[in-house]
Amino acid sequence: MRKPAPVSALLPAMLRALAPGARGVGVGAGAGTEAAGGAGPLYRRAKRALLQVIEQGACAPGTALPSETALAGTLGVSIGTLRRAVDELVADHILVRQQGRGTFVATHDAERFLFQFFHVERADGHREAPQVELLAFERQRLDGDAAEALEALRLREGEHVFVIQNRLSLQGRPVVFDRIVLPAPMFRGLTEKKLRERPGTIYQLYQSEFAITVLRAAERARAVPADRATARVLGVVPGAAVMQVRRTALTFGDRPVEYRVSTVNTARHDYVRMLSRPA
Amino acid sequence: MRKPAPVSALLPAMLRALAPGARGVGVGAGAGTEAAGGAGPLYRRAKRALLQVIEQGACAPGTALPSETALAGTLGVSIGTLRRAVDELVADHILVRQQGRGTFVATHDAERFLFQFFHVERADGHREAPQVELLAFERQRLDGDAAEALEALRLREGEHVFVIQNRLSLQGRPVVFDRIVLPAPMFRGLTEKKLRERPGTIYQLYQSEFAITVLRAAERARAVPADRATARVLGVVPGAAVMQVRRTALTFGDRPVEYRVSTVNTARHDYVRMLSRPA
DNA sequence: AAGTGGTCTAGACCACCAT
DNA sequence: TGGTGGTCTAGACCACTTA
Repeated sequence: MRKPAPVSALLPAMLRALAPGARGVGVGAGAGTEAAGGAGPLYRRAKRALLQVIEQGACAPGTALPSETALAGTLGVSIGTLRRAVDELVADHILVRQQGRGTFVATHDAERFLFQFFHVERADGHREAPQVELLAFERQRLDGDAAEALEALRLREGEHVFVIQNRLSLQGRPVVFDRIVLPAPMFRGLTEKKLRERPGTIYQLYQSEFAITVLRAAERARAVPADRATARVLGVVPGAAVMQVRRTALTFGDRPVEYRVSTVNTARHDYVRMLSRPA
Repeated sequence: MRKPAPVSALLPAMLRALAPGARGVGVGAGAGTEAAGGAGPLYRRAKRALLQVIEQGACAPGTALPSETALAGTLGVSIGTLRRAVDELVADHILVRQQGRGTFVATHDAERFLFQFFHVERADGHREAPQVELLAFERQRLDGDAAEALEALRLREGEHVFVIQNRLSLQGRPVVFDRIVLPAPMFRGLTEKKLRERPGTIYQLYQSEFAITVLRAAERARAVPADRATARVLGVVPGAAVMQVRRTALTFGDRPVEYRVSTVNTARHDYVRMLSRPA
């Protein structure tokens, strides 16, 4: 299903440099309590080392990591400890394990997009990938009006952003109107053409073109009457009750990378979330 | 912070009865592949054994479990394996570990209620425990009109349910109108008096009075115009855009225990969720 | 058959909490 | 001081994938 993918040759060297304490530090009688080298338990330091390598793009999404035995050796920790570090990265959706094949840096396939983040379902539970239509794309300066975007992206007034407007349809009916704000410096070289021609989801585009991985998001939702512009895009009467979801997407270190306002026509569809994890 | 809490004396015996395979079965050369006794890895069988004991109420919420060493001995597995089983139960919010004190069956404190499930925040991010007002309480038969509740609770038409209506206010302003449907047989003995006099959240009441633990919930949200009744309760004009959240709460084995329709006035407040877990 | 992740064990030591 | 959970190790074997 998935290409084996090559292993970066410099990765071991980078890891060795990040190794938690030049061998045998934090093990048994660690220096004092925890004021010594890094901080916290060994498996967490190992996790941080791996994270840094991944963040810095030393291994692109989809790439296979070295085997657990090799990683443990390079980092100077036991297999059990290394596995615990990887366990957490898997729980964070940053790595993916496949028995017999290896451990891979997670990618933004359509599945993940639909399930990890918000999704819109038909009232009867039917789920489907939306058809996307680019309505507008421009580069502009953030003005005071967009106070929300400004704060969410931690930008100052006047900084350059890309603004994208999309319409998402399910079974030919418009359901979601997305207005997306991206900090221009992080997405240098983004063009309308690239947006139109992207093969997968927009988060895959962020990842493949700009090495930006969206890890998590915070959302605030409210019900509002549709304004004229929204009503036109969604094909509802002005003033109709629609759902407005404001999302800030975050990458490594909780740095904000995208601010998005989604307006959803919930006449035939629901906005769905499962709380807490399944058994 | 928390009382030590006694340990049920019969617990070890119950566990021994559930022990995954009468000692030394699934270890090295297990009988065949997995068609033998239980199913799946040993730590999962250990987890199931613990779960059954907890479900059956052998140890009430807040109770301390026997020590990990003792549990491992009783179940006939190594400490590492036992710990892995407990790890998962902790991740599921069913157990809580406290270093130096012990492992406890989780309770529904106010914290958990506010954070694990939905929450409503003021637009500026301020969070606060709501003031609850009981508007109605009755026992009735489910009729065909309530098709949603019927399906969610997997009941047949004509079965008895309790219907509760609550109004939640923040800083004196009504914000949420809850209509709650409970299967009467599961909540035998529920009275208006108990509802009014409960000290904590309603989920704490379920737990303390009826031994029902809500583990997770599925939600579907939409924007709707407020009907007259809702408008009156929330103090908005009829037809105003409000958010309607339909939630099914589940307990062990994904058995539905509550169906709830929350209508939220999102004029001053947002409905908030963090997606994916924090770093 | 060789390599990878997945499970299980057994034991040592640490950090924390109660007494 | 003694008990609890938390971390770490080292090695054995299993299940799966690929060639």
